[in-house]
Amino acid sequence: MWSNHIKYYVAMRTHRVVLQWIEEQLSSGQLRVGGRLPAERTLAEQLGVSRTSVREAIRILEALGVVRAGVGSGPDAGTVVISEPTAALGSALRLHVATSHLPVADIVQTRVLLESWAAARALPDSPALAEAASLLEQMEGSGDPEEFLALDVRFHLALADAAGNVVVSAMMGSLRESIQDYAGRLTGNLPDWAATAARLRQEHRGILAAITGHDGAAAARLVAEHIEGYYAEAGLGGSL
Amino acid sequence: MWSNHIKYYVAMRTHRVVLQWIEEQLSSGQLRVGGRLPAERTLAEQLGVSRTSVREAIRILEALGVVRAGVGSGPDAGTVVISEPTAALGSALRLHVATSHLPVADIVQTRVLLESWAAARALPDSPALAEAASLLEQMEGSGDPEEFLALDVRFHLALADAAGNVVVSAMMGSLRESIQDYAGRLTGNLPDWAATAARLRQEHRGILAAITGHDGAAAARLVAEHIEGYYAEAGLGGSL
DNA sequence: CCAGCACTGTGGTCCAACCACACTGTAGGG
DNA sequence: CCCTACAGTGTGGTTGGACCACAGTGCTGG
Repeated sequence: MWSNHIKYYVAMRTHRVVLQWIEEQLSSGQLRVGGRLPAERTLAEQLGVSRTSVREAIRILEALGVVRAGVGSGPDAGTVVISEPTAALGSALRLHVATSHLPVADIVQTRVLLESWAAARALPDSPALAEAASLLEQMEGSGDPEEFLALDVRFHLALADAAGNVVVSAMMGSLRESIQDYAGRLTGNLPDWAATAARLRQEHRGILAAITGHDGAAAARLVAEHIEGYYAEAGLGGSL
Repeated sequence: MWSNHIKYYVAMRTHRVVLQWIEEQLSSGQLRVGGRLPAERTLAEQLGVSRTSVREAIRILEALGVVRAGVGSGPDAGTVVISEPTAALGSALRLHVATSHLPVADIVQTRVLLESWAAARALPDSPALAEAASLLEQMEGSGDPEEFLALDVRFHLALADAAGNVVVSAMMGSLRESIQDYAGRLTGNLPDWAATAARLRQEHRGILAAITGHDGAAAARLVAEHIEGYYAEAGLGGSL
């Protein structure tokens, strides 16, 4: 056991020490969202490691959406604790898609799963639905595919938020983000963008109506058809 | 637009250059899982950045489960491309749980959602189910809570794998990993571990039987009850 | 024949210095 | 008296160089 104990420390790369310290500060509540980490140089001295190692740890936390580093002085400066799981999960998924080890079809399928659930569980009086309705109006006058898709993303995220499960919302957002480029390229496959956009708008209204009408089952079905229909039309078809 | 163009490059921290280069190599297929990155010093020279920046990028990719760095020589040395999304998502979720921005109740609820779906969709002739059955046998003779829980994790992961959606499997695993410590602490709340373990074993057998008996709906229901029942008994109760 | 050792190339760590940035306080002119 | 301009200070960002531990490779001497 002694050797294990030693090995435990020996095997731990230096930046892990920093990560562990910060995670413990977070768990114990000494460090909260909005709080600031000690300055890199200070932290390095406190933990008895080099600034390089501190920076590597901070880079990791930044990639995981846990902190944000800002130069200069003032309120936006320094390394401050944030909480943006979506960005972290999104870039991780995107990279793994790039390695061809996460099929796009599986991502779409998972998205259907999460969104159907969210639609079925959405609270009809959630403020997120008001935002969704507002986004629908903006989409009415949007002819540019890029702008339309951006609004579409926010609409679907609003629906997910209406279910009140932040984990589902975060995963939904990250799935969407990871295939955003992919979805954008798909618009080129569409024979008639204006017609497709019109159909999507109509389906959006139907989904929202089902939710506000307390018909969760119908909302879930409509969402699933909505997503699968789009990808089928745009060319992912066979692999669904 | 000129200023935007400039700003684009100016605002990009150096390690981002490296990340972008590597991601492009992955997307274009020049770098595949199992392949090796150029040595840090070489890459630094190629991209015209310092080795420090290269290392920061590699640290991020390591945290995201995209690469693994090994010292020394030989096949296990160097920085090699892997694909372990589960580890990445798991640590990200764990950290965000630590910041109290991801409620454990939401994680459990999401886990129920994903596992129910997987149980309903599991292919009865999947090899993963054979492993699940083998794990069940090992759990029969396991009296130690820690060992039991470790096998339990693998059992549930095997069930998820049987559905054939790697994204769902990865998310399942990461959810489980993010609350592993939490679940371990919960065993202390149980009045009678032996009785609980016996019940869990029985429920596991029921779930597996439902899947192999082509009754996906029943399997999904049993899984949901299984998970929710455990957390309810162990003390998360009210928040579910 | 092979045991042992020097060599080589890998990541791991640290240090010292410099830069860009953004706010703060002060000194100077109006 | 105000307010402009500037030096000061503390933050992260980046670099080059140095040294270490590690694990194969290949030579060298017994």
